[in-house]
Amino acid sequence: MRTRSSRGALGKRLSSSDRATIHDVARRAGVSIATASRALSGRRRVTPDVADRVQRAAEELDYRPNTVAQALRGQSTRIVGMVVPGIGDPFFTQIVEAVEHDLAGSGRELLLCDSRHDPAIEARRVRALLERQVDGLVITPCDATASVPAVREAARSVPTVQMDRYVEGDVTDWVGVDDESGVNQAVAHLADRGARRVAFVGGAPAGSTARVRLEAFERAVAARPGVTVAARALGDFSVEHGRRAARELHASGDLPDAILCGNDQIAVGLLRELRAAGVRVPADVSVAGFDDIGYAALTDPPLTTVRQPVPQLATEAVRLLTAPPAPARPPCRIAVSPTLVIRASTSP
Amino acid sequence: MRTRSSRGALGKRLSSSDRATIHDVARRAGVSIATASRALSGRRRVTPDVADRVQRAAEELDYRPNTVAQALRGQSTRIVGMVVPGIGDPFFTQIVEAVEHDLAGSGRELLLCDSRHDPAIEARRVRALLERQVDGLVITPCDATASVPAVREAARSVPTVQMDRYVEGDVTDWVGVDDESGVNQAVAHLADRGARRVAFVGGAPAGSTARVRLEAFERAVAARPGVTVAARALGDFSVEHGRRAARELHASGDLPDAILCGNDQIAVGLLRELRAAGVRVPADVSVAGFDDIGYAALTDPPLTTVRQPVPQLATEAVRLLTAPPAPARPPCRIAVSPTLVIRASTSP
DNA sequence: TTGAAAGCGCTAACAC
DNA sequence: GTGTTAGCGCTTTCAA
Repeated sequence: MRTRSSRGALGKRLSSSDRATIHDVARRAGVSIATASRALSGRRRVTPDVADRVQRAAEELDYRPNTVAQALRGQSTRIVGMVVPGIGDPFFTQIVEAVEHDLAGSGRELLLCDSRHDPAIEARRVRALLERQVDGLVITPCDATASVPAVREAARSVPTVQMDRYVEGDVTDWVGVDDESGVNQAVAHLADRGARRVAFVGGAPAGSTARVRLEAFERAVAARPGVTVAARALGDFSVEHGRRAARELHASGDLPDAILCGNDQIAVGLLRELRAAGVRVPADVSVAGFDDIGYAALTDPPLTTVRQPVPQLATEAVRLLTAPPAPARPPCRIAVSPTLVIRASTSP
Repeated sequence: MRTRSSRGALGKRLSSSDRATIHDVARRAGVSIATASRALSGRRRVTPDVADRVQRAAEELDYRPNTVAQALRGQSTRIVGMVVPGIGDPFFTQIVEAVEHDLAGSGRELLLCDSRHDPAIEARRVRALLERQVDGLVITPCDATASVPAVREAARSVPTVQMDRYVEGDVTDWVGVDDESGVNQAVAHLADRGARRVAFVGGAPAGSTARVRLEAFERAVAARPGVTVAARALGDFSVEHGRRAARELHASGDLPDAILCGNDQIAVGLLRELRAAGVRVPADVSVAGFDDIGYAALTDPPLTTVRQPVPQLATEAVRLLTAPPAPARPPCRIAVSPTLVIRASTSP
């Protein structure tokens, strides 16, 4: 009468959540729990007759393995943790969706955390995930420097891959797009359409993508004779920042020929505000974004943008998480090439 | 030499993920593991001096409790499972974000699953969550009838709350908005603005919200003399469905005065396509949505819509999950009143 | 092939 | 107030 279930067998079942354990299955099948375990897992040969009996007993009792116990015993939870700066950002949403899908395909689950763009919260969430013995961690560190300790700590105890953004130093594997290439394609496109004075509205360079895209922008413009930087507006990767930048640009009375945005959220806000101000896109000014979130095709005019191959990024990340932990293998960086999607916001 | 950590103490530490256990802390502090546990948890009085020593030992060893072991022992994982039809849908994204936030506030984590609008996948995900001994489950069942078994199974073994959609029968608690009220407000508003012929573009009534909103629409129109149903287009809650409906409506050459959409995604697609076809909103036709997702304020024209108080819904859901399991308390239904947000898509 | 038993890391009786 | 000990449910030696 040791287990909760045998209490149930006495007719004193306290609640329906009193589930059958492997003990119950073994008893019912008339074998030891070891044999029951072997039969159920199929990882070891068992007499066919015995296997059948165990199988049937399990079904009759509606047996469900307790994965918590399996995890404690087997040192693997089959849970992967994920920390993103903001679940609500459509780009991160896409990534979360893709990672969850890939994990589900291999019987793993996703423990999702939102750091709310705050390194302190992020550090706490990472710690909580580690205490939960996650098998791996996917993180988009919100700050290139302030997030270093959290990422380091994660990497010390569990396979960790940074996605999209990364922290300073070669701390862990990283998967993302080649921002330089993406920005280059966008600037080349804008220049080809005749833009001479190009503005950049992006994120403040606390996160790596914000910085890298800005720098790539500067280089891309500098590399093109006749093209100059009309303005830079740095804030966060939000719709609101886009709106603000649009108002300022418009108020300055000196619109550039084209505006490249650090991400689509910014571009969406910018487009909205430009329209409200009566500025015509692309006639008066061309606008391009970065990410290709779902809504990019729905703005008016539809947004030209640099598409991130999200499913591929997710697959690479999950693959790295599972990769054989080659002893002291140096961190790798996988930069997938993005493609420019040309829509009406940059062409008549 | 029983624990992995004592292996480490022998200098044979195999990997840095060889974490200190409570045994190590106890040994270092010179107390028993029970005392260490008590000191660390603070749930029982301990001599101040001893408490200090344990605390220090824990810090020095960088001790982290193993929550898997705590869960196995304590019958609580502090993990809540969540299953939604589609992570990518902005409305569900908002809900996930809000639930995650509320859970984090009470030291719990969110195990997120996407059923991809498929009852079979949904059932598998629910089962996986139950095997993981989640403390509770929040689910938006994709189908009012096909999802019944999965929801029932969940409810049998763990506190479960349905959010937004629900299945037939009083199976579990439910939290959502009062769809009837929301649709009524929208129809009243459209009628007030002079609409006589009103169309409905919504979801096929497999999910509960789709059905309820459609029925509420029929009733609301019927209750208003002079107002009639111009058309019904039922599909899924997607942008694409909205686009398709707009094309059909336009091709029919007989536009209604106003269109109420089953959700904002549909409305966004509809607005896009109407604009492409040269139909003016709201001059030629008014359009209203449901949910008030972030982009509703960013469409052109901005979308009038029924706002769901997402943070409140999430808070209620989390509260119900934690509510004392009054024995055989009948399931409750919490229907929060939504508010109509009037924007330019229905008024000049 | 099968069973007995150890033990994953932790908490809570139960003694002292 | 502190230590000893019995498990939580499972998998995997190690013997038989």
